[in-house]
Amino acid sequence: MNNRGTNLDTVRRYNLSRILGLVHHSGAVSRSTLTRETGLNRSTVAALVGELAALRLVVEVEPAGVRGVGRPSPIVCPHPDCVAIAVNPEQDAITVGIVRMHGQVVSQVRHELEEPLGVDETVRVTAGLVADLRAQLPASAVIAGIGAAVPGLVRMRDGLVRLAPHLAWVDAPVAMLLAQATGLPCFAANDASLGALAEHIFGAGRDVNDLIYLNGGPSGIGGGVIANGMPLGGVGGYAGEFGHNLVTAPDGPDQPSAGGALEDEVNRGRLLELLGLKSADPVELERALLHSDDPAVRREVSRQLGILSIALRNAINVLNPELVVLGGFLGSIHAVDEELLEQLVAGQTLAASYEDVRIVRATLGPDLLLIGAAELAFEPLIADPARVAMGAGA
Amino acid sequence: MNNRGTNLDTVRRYNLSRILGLVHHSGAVSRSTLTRETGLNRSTVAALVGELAALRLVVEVEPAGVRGVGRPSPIVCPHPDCVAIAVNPEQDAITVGIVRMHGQVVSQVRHELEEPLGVDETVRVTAGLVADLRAQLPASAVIAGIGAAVPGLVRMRDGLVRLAPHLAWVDAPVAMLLAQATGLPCFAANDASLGALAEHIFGAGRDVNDLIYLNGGPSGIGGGVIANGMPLGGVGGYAGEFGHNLVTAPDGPDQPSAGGALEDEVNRGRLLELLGLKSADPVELERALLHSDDPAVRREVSRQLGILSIALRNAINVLNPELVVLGGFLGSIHAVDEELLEQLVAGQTLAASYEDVRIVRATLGPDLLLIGAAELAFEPLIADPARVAMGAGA
DNA sequence: GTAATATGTTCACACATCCAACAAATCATC
DNA sequence: GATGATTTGTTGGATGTGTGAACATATTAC
Repeated sequence: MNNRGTNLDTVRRYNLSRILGLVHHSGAVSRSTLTRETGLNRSTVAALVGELAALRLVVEVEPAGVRGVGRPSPIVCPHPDCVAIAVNPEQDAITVGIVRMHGQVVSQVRHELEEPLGVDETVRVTAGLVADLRAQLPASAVIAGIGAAVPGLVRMRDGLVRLAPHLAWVDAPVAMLLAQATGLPCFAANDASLGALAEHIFGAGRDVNDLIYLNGGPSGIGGGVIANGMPLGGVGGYAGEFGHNLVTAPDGPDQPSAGGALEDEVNRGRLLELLGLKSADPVELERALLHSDDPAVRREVSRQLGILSIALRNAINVLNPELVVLGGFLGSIHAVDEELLEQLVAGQTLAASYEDVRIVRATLGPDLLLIGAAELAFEPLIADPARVAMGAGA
Repeated sequence: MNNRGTNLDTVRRYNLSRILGLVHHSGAVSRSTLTRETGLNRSTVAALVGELAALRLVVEVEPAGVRGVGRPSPIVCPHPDCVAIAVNPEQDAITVGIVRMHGQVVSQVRHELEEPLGVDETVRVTAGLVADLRAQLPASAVIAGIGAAVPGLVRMRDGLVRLAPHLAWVDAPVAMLLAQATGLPCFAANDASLGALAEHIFGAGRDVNDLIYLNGGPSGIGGGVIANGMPLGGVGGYAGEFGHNLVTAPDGPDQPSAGGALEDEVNRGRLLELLGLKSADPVELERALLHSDDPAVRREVSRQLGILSIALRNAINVLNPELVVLGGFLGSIHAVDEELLEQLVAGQTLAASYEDVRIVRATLGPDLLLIGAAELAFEPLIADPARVAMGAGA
């Protein structure tokens, strides 16, 4: 039944979870800090940390730097052999990585593709890559599981990909197939939702409980929402599809109104075209944008920021976030003219909602999706360390 | 410190909370059902219910109806003397009510106004009404506190009304002033957000963890969101302001695109005008709408449903709710042509998001806001029955 | 009536956290 | 460089929670 936090056993599990969660979040915490943060007794923390160490989830190391009077407290770190495997199938490549707790990507392989693969082929290739990576791990390693960041609508409950247009997948049970192929617990979710989660835990949105993440990728605009400190998935887990929202700039002197989906109006292709670029490299695009003095380019950037501000207006009114995190080329066009977007948003949102919100760009860089995907696998482990680690070990 | 669910004391408090929460939600539960639902032991439930009864929060009554073999289990009900006071200041009246747990409005007074009052006057009048109502209560009554549903942007943290245009309030500390005037703990929130909460707990959204509530009132469109089974407030608590979203119908043969805020386009005034009505009575409006065969009225209803469908499209894409609840005149125009809205939304949202969502009208009727406001006061009591009830009693 | 069933009641028990006392390791001071 | 102050680790007993088995009780089924 649903006995959560009811009996003594559950208390212990919950406390284990809290401590492992703090270690995961901080990367390295002294036992005395854990005592302070959890409010638990010194002796209790010692026992719990001992149990986590016995499960090979954390290690205690001698305090290195000197930090004040009193007996030095041992530093608790994620166990280097406790990892998750992150998978990111894309149009042009499959990336698989090994990720430690605290979002540390230890190693990764990128398997380039001529053309997007079907689900079965993708699973076959991925399973091979996973096997290669597992061979590098010590036999005693604890593998929390596999998390997949998929560019499409993913039913989080069971990791069924309902629709991934750029992979041409429909109702593809990736999580189930991956689990069969590897024997590991598998989870899948939308890539942008996982980006939001990663930025929330380790990136620009640390300690922010209400944020919107918007990512501009080659194939469109994806997004994710963190509300009340938790990922907002919705019933199916499809939440965060900002790209398909209908937005229209209000009529202006030189900007006639035109309605369309956000990702049709705010679009990387239009920028590349005006810049005369063929490459899809995000770094190159940003450099070109920042250095261009072509008025047509500036005008297009302003137009796109204008449309984006409408989408943000609506999202901010509804969600009242503390932070908007922009990733991909949205971060780039924001960087071209930071003040413009601020002003546009300020002019449209309710004063009370606006005064709390900051707009920043994503900070996690290229590892973002692997970190987010790994989070999927770590989440159940952290929620109940003792139960999961028992079944997981290698 | 943040010791939540860590030690033994917290376990008991949490279990008390769960049981009181179930009683609040169900209205009347047998002890054996509580045992099943909580997963706790019979003896534990007996002890916990006994403690709640001693705090005068619940009463145990003899099982009336016969329900099967075995020894009958006592029925646990909310204590009739445990109440919250709900306040709803509006443009034309101040309503104050006494509400029991399980959303039972016991009594209410409506104080009509010539013109909207300022904050201080409102608090003075309200305090008087509260005093009158308290006089009707037995001396032993437990008053959880006062909850206020305010038509405006309310900072939930401290119950500061940032902006209530129709009351002409700016930065009005209602909760604080009411607390001073009555000596009771006071809370305030946006009216539509509380409507969403009430519909979630007791109305159309029972057992639905992800829903959107949209209310069409005389002064505009308000809304609220429940996500992950919790009210989505955002940082400040201003979330749910769907009314100010910019929406545009896509260009169509007979419907040229026009951008505007949702509440300007979908508007009760336009309907009243076409119907030739002056009254603002919701029941009368609905009857007129349903019986009118004026093509201009039908056209306007269709137009408003079209615009509403855009707003819903965007909201559904972002929030992937299980349910959309329509209150006020939005429920009325929906009732005129249920299929149209369904079709429009179906045509615009992603298939995966659409298949989970149902659109229904609100079910709680006129008591909605009082029930929602009372919830504000009950919430802390239910979260920690022992602590709050000790300090609250009269 | 008697058996079966489900639940209330009682009390010994298990066990997670707390607490107090002591030990250990660092810093500050003379 | 020794001493005291401070902080934290360690240990073993105290506290109080939920559990579970045995018994009592009230209803239904036959």
